[in-house]
Amino acid sequence: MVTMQDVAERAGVTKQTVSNVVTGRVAVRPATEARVRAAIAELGYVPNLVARSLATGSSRTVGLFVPTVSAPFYADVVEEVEDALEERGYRLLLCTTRHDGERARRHLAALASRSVDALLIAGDQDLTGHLPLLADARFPVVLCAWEAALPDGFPVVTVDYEHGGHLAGRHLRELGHERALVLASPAHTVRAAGFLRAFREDGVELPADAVRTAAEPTFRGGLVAALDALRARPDTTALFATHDVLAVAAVEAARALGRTVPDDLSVVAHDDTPAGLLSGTALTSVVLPKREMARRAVDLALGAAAPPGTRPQLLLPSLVPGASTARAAGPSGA
Amino acid sequence: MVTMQDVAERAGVTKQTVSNVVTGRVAVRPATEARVRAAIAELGYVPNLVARSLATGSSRTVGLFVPTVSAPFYADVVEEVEDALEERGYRLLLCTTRHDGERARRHLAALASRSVDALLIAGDQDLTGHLPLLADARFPVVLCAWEAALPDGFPVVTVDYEHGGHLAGRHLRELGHERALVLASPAHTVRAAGFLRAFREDGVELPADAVRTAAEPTFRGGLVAALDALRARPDTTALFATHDVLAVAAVEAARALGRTVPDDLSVVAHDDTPAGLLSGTALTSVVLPKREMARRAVDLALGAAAPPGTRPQLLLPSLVPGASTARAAGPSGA
DNA sequence: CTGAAAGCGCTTACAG
DNA sequence: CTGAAAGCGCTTACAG
Repeated sequence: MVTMQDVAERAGVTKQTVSNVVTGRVAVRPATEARVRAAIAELGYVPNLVARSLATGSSRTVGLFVPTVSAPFYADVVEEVEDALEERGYRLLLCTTRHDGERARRHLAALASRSVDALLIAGDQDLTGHLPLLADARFPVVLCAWEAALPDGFPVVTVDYEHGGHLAGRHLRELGHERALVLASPAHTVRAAGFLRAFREDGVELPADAVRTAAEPTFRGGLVAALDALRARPDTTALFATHDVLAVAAVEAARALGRTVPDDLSVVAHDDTPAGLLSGTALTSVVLPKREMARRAVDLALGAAAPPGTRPQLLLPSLVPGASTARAAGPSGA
Repeated sequence: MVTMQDVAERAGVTKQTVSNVVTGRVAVRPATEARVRAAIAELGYVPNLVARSLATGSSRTVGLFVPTVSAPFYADVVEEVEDALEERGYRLLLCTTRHDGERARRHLAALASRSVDALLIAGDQDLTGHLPLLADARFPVVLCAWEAALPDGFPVVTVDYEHGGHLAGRHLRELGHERALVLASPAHTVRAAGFLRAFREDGVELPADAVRTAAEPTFRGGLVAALDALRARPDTTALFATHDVLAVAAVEAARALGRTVPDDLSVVAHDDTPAGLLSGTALTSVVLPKREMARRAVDLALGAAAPPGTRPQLLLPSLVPGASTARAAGPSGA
């Protein structure tokens, strides 16, 4: 492997001068610089980042924890984070936790050796118990896409999930719906609460069992829960699915019961990534600002942003209308 | 930050001895080891991997290129590779190319600095043109999930895609199907060829236009192509989709045309990851040994496996029967 | 089994 | 603007 020393000898200077040319930190006389650059090209020199890391203390690498990469939401988050990092000249060390706290802990230990300049953690399910371990990490830790209780002591940039649910509820209220269901994942209580609030603010108090929790956040789990719910309350005209997969399941359930979306049932999805990909109808959906979230989290982690403070950054989701919602048919009770 | 030197002073030994304890490379007297371990615990020492990398020349990190992480197939590949790496104590540096050769080239340059012990490249679309750049990489490069022409000079562990197509064809032939279509992605010519061969071997020559290429490998692209194909050849009784999303689209197209799967149309998918996730019916599918592929690729890359040789390793896919295929109705032409 | 020395390839002040 | 020196934190032979 050709080193800085080799280049220096070739160019008739000190390796120090080569360093100055490569880093651009100190100005070098044009003639010297030209000689150095020529030598670099001739020798095919490429700097050793490991050596640089040891000297500077920065590896230009950032770790990212996500529960999985198989869920469309997290797949998008990973790519957004990667983009944000690349723009800043950083590389991405990916760790999936697979909803396994122990696995997360192991990953953490592996990163503890300062081989990373910062750590981003997306999704709250698995790490919450291990957060104290992060307190004495030797690099900044930033949390994002955090729906559960926001922990103290860490910078957080996440989405106002309550607001997202509220948007879904308001949309359906504006279309005149009164009998609505929420098809929820166990972890999505905040979104569901926002939805209920929209109805309540409007004078419509949905019954406690309007929120149906799928046993598991899969298509099958959603299908079972949706069939169940729609059979138990056949007069339901609208449904809010807190998760993309659940929304697809809800549409399928309606279909299986002979109902048409949106004519007989309006469906609002939450961050409906695969809808455009895997379903015929574009779903009306709450959309999360994933790119913005990734960018802010990266800026925060790399110290390019304003000092953390303790206040979490809450980004606002928006509602994107699709073909899965329509005005409620006829007056209530008809 | 506490260093090996700090531990050494605390334990009353040389940092050399601490190193011996930490790496376990050289035996240390039990009493000494105990003192060292105690000092490590008291000080909370954790070795600096960057320094170790510089000294040893190994960063215990492997790069992985995939086109995207949003496609279920590659999401699975990423997680399988991550698992294989973790078992061997390596970390994963993820680079998505997004079907962009230029982006791939930039990533490559960023890794050229020996900060990685090996590079795995999954998926062939984007890198093919830049493969020569890899020839003088200073780390082993292993290709996997490579369907296009296998390049010389690189170890490859991939799947016998032709065999996968053949399995799909044989399955449908055994069910008595004679009029079949292939719904293909542009890049999936090998799978399609295997399918045609199965019919041909059986004396059934499918017409040239039996292979319909979707304009884009998305749900919408598949839907358009499938509707088109099924309208043009209404007597079709079976369909092989070379891509998971296309299979879901084909089912949807059949439905839209008033046909039932599998009664009026048998559908075989290829590596149907999201079927269980996002569709009601479990699709009959060619399944790829992703885990095995990941493991072999990692072993090869890390030199834990037999020397590369030039012969590509071809793993065999299998056919997993689901609910989307059935015996062809009546005699041919009925 | 333990210690003194050199080295991995770079950067960072600090003189000239 | 350029060069000599020290140091980043570890490992690797090599003596004792």
